[in-house]
Amino acid sequence: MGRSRAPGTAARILDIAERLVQSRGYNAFSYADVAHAVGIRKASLHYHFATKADLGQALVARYRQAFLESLRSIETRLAGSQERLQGYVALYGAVLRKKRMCMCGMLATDAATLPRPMRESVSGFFDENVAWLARVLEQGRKRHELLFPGAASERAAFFVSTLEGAMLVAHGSGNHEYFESASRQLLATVGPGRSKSRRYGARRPAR
Amino acid sequence: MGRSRAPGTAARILDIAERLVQSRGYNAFSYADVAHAVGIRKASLHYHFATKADLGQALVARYRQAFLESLRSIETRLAGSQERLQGYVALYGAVLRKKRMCMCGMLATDAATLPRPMRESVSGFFDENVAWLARVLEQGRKRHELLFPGAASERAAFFVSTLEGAMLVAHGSGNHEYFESASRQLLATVGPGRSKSRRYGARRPAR
DNA sequence: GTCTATAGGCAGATAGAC
DNA sequence: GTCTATCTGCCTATAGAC
Repeated sequence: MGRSRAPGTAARILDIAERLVQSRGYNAFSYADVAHAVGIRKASLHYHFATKADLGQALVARYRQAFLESLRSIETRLAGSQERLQGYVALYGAVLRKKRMCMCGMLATDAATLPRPMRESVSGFFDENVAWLARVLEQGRKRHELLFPGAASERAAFFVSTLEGAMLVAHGSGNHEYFESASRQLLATVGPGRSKSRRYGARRPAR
Repeated sequence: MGRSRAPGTAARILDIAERLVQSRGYNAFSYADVAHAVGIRKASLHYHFATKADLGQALVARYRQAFLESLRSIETRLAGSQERLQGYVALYGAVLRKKRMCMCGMLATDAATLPRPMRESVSGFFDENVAWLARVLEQGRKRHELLFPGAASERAAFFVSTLEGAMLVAHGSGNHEYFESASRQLLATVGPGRSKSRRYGARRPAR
């Protein structure tokens, strides 16, 4: 596979650059920033990633792959449809808690200035997420663990939109309550609920 | 008021810069870009806006004010709660159709690199939107034109999150269907609906 | 693989003439 | 108000020594 040994300089570069992209955006980080944080010189970065565009592509490709692995992990660890959706939402929450945005949400605003392969990877990320969610949603509905009208793929796109947006607003305003609140309401839209009232606002104290 | 005369150079600068920020982001536009589009030299821009931060602040202040005026216009033109919410959604749709993002959604991703006054204006924008929506939602519920559980302010934040996110994903992927679909489903969450099915997927052919 | 040195360009900003 | 000229600094990227 060609992936082994210690932390590996290339991987450390990707880790640092990932953090910078997710917190500042693609156009607001430089090779100088990365080099400083990694502890090598700017020029050495070019040995690992010839151009910034190459680094960017590697970044989003790795992110996409890691996210897919997280989705598989959710299906392995959690059997219930509600739990799987909660796990999905928690993925976003964990990113936000690190004071980061979803990398592809970040790159979505930078789309007009991105090299085409990166733009296509960003689209691919969203579509993959929708596809995974649509499967979970459809299966949940069949099993009567979830209840919602319309196509599962539409509801899946709704999930992605709401979570990306809640993260965006929470990140931009510094008010994470935007995210917590939106997550709860979002999950309530597919709950096999008593239809009205209840369901979110749950929030039992962790004991 | 100090505002009169023809198009005014300052206003033209703001128009150009606004378009650039909404399509490329704060860190991806330069005084050179603006100067070229306006038809004057870079140095002349500094006469109107001493620094890029000054220009940025003016940009978001004006955007915020214009948006508030649009909200007031909706209340003047439309009496029904459903119609007002549809009008609100249409505001976002119109921006997206111009291949732009909401300015404050754009700036939300750039937050970490923004001068503090700009960041605070971005927060203020979101909060203003939530406040306006909460009023419309609460009034609609009282009048039985809308039906939804929980606090109106929570549902208002949910609206903002979903619309910003749908716009973000649609912009980043070039697939506007993300936005159309999310809008329909969002409005359906407050419809005094027959509870299940129906309501979105409406889309009667324009005749 | 990492370094020093440097190229070439663009960024935001200023001085001063007109 | 707008111009030319210029400054300083950072950007991405390359050459070539170690």
